[in-house]
Amino acid sequence: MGTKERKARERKERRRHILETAMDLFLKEGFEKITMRRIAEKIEYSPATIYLYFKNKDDILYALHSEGFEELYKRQVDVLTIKDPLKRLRKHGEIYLTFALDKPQYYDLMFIMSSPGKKIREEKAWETGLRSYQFLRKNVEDCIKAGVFPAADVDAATFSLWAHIHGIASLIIRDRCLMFPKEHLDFIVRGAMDFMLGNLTGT
Amino acid sequence: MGTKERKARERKERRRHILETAMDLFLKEGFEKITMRRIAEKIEYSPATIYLYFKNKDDILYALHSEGFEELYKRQVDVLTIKDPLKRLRKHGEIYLTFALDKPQYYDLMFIMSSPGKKIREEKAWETGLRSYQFLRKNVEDCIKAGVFPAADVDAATFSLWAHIHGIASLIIRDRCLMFPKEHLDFIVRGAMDFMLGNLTGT
Amino acid sequence: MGTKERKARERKERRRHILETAMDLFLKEGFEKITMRRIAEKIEYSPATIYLYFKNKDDILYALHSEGFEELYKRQVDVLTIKDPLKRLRKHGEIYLTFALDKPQYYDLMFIMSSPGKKIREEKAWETGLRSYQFLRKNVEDCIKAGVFPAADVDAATFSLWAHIHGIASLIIRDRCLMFPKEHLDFIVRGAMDFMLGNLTGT
Amino acid sequence: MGTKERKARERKERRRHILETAMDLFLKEGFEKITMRRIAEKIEYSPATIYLYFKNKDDILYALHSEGFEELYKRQVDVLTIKDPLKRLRKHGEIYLTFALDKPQYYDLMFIMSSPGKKIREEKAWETGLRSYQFLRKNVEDCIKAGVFPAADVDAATFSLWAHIHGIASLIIRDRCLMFPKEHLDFIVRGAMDFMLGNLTGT
DNA sequence: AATGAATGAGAGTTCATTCAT
DNA sequence: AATGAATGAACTCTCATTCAT
Repeated sequence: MGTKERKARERKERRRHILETAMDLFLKEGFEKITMRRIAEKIEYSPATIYLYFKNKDDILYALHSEGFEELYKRQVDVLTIKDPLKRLRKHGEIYLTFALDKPQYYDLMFIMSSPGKKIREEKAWETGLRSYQFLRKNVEDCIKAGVFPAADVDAATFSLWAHIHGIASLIIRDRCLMFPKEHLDFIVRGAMDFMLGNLTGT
Repeated sequence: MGTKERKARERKERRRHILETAMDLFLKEGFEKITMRRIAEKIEYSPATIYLYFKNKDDILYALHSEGFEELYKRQVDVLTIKDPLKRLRKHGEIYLTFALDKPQYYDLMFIMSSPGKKIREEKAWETGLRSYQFLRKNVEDCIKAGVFPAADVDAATFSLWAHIHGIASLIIRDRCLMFPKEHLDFIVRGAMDFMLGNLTGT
Repeated sequence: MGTKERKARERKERRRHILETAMDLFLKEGFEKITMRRIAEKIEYSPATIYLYFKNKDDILYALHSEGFEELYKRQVDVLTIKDPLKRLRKHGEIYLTFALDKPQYYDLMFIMSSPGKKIREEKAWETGLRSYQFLRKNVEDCIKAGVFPAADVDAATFSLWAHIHGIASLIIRDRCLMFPKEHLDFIVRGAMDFMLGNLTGT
Repeated sequence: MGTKERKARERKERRRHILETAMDLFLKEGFEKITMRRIAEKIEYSPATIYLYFKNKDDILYALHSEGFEELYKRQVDVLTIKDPLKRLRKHGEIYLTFALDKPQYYDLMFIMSSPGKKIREEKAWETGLRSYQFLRKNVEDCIKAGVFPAADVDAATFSLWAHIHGIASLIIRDRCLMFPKEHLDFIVRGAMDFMLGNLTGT
């Protein structure tokens, strides 16, 4: 009769609602402000209710964490439409940075925050992360094979490129670029990306 | 009569003592272990006493923050013995990374942590930071002048180099490189630094 | 039509099922692990369902309490096969102690625990208990009549014997004998029982 | 000037106050009602304040526990004025039972309650208990040496006597004697003690 | 007959901070 | 100059229970 389905759907919606509220809190007030009480208040539930949808706080964090990696990977994959490996790599970087600046809370949780919660630390937390890494690595490999980079250890190169963009993203997200006026920052960031790839290709 | 001076001096000494204790705690046990009570215990004062020397916790954090930048700058300056700008830049990178991995808590506080305490956020917090940035920028400028870099916007280049190393440091400090075995990581990091700079020399 | 009867029977069966699950939990994990939620989980019902069969938690505890007395009495009755009153009394003691150490949770609930739940406190809770007491009392009476004990008030004697064994059982169950190594304890317990009866009979 | 001493004394008084409040709560409302919050309320302090006097809840329990044993031992020692070992033993029993019924909460904590709090479980918790046990054991030994008991293992005899009185005390304290009217109970208890010891003298 | 959803009350504990002395 | 005493506000989490469906 569909009432089962409806209930299940509603349940999922509430779960989402909690998750979104948590993320919102996180975004607006910072990590240490995500508390079960606060989430409950915002959502106008009692704290106990949240435990009907998540085992504990860790669980919420873990869910957000996973969502982030899912979203990032989904965006990464789009890059495959580009055949030329170097252009693909450039696009790759843009997509990564866009994600980071678009969803800074997610990015923070995924790549900056001192892994909050055991679950993220212990479980297959980076299986998802690795998938993204491998995907980038493959792109770098293609570049090397195509001879657009000087021969280099694939992992070193991949790490270097990742670190570069991560550096940019995390300096911005964690407010270490406030000395640059907004528009100048955009220019600098773009320039930095060109600088990196330009050097590599010798252009 | 000098008693005024003596008193002032003693006061400073006690302030230092508190700060050093806080730092020690910070370095040995991490950021979230710095609590007023804990500092007080270690120093064998009462918690209330600390407030005679520091307005609040923020104030202590801010002092630590400044110390960090002092230390970093002191290390950076050593680089000046090297005349060749590119070699100097390379050394610069090494020194920066060494500092970061040597004193990860400081580095964390200075460059990663969500600026803890209003004071750091609001005040002339980055004047000290800027000094370090300018120092690096000068080095980059020298390189460009010497023609070892392709012409590039100085700020973009500086930022790029900084971001690259910061990316490496922060990924390591915040445990996002656990998938690489320790020795492999060392190799990769070195590789990444060569990857970035190596190409600049055309070698 | 019998459907009424069938329904009633099914209801009883479900009640039993709940009770058995609660008992199981109780026996395997101890008193404080009996929570409505946990019972519900094990039985694969919802917590709310349990309230269709039991008014509240008290009610369940009370039922367990009664079961315990049922079981104890059943064991006591076995003693009747022994004709000699003193030997019967000795056996009685053994049976009681065996029950206590065999099913410590039951024993605890029945004789040690601060009567959990009003119902046990208020209702005819000890009617069942009294039956066991009377049964022992009868045995003691037979001993006195047979002259194997010095004449004594029957109730005082019964209470004395009961208290003696209860003391042994409860000291063990509540971990007040940990200073004796396991084997030594066995020896001491046996010795204590002999000491009691030996004194009485002057042997 | 004595202000130090005054402060120290006041501190001790407050500690005592907390302890007494806890015990009172325990006495009047049962063990599970001793909560930090409730103690705080009753004493008109904030919960946090209690932590200035006790490390945690365990600590309070442990303090009460120790006090109980101190008090019991103090009472036991009084028995030494009696030279005749059997009479001394009899007195010993009376003193023990009086303590138990006089301070049922303490007795409960010491000998009945499922050892609450790790500290009691782990630490030298029964060193104090053992002292009392040894003291009784010595009395029993004297009796055996004096030939007033049939030869028996000292530990078995000691345990038997202890268990007997503990049985009486704990059945009363935990409300398992409600079926006897108050006065009758007194009579029975006295009778039970005579029953146990009376026979030893052969009278 | 069964349950999904929700909750109020409460647990122990820790923190930065204040203030009278 | 120093501190003993105190606290309000948080924190995460669990429980027995109710009620509309």
